[in-house]
Amino acid sequence: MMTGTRWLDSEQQVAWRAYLLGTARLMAKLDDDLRQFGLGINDYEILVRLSEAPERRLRMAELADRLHQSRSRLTHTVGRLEAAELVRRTSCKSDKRGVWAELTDAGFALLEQAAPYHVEGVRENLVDLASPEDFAAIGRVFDAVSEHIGQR
Amino acid sequence: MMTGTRWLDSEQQVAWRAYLLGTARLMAKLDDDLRQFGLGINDYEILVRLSEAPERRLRMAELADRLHQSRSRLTHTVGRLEAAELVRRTSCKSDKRGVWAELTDAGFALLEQAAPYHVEGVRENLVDLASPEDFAAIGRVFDAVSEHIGQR
DNA sequence: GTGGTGTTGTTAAACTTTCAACCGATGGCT
DNA sequence: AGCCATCGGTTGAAAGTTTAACAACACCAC
Repeated sequence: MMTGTRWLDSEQQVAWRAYLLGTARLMAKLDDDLRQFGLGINDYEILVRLSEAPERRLRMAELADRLHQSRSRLTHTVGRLEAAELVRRTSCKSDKRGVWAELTDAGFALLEQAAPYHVEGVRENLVDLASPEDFAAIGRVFDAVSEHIGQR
Repeated sequence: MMTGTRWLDSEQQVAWRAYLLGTARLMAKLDDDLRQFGLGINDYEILVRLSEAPERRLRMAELADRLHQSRSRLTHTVGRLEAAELVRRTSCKSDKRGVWAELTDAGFALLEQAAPYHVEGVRENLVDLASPEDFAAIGRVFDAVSEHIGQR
């Protein structure tokens, strides 16, 4: 680490920065677009994960892991979503420490409204800007990144 | 928008989520690695931009734009960096509204310490995990994203 | 069963970011 | 000159996130 740092060459440098800036702009844009539904991209992802789960519910820890968030952050966020009646919390019978976060009907309905709009945004601002090969490359690389870094 | 949403096909879906999760993990990791220097990745990027600028200084607005941050956020962050004596603020002679953010010697020294470590992290957790072609693809795509979304 | 150890989820407090209002400086425009 | 829309930056409060500590429970060994 000390001797002979392998700096990025200038192409890599440029690509790295493009990624940083592009990601920042993309997330800001998607967030912005969702705000008309009273959601942030983070809230949205939570609702999506719940909507896909059996019985539309997940344990808090499981949800936190899938989103790579701290349990604490999730507790706060779900608290807000619960106040907005988009999510309901119920305690888990089989493990009394556990808590289910469950999508309400209102939550599902809102998601149905927001999803087409959001997906269109993802297409317009990312997917459709990339060739299929390039987009596949992104999938490959970030899969490897996740794999490499591992859980938490 | 209303009729016939063009949903992502399942490959695209997988790639999109890999990107979301991978990015979350990558940023968390890089952030973590920098914490030993008392910096977050955001602070680090600020110091880098300043270090590259002529006379190691930039106007606040210019810096904010390059990092895609709000001016307000930058004001707060630079305030903290200034308290840590890594950055100095001086008012701009030619435009009295303006403020220069300037890297101090201590800031530069800290950056020199942190940079090799950080770059190694970027390599290990991203660059070296991708083939050169795939990494170039990332650059291309996010360039297009930035371009498409445009400034702020 | 008892005791130790780890897990789940929440909480309070500290910290960071966002939001909206603001102020002085600037640059037209008439 | 005077007006005024805009720019550059800051401010303080509100909103959101992190950190560390904690209570309740689960699990395993004994």
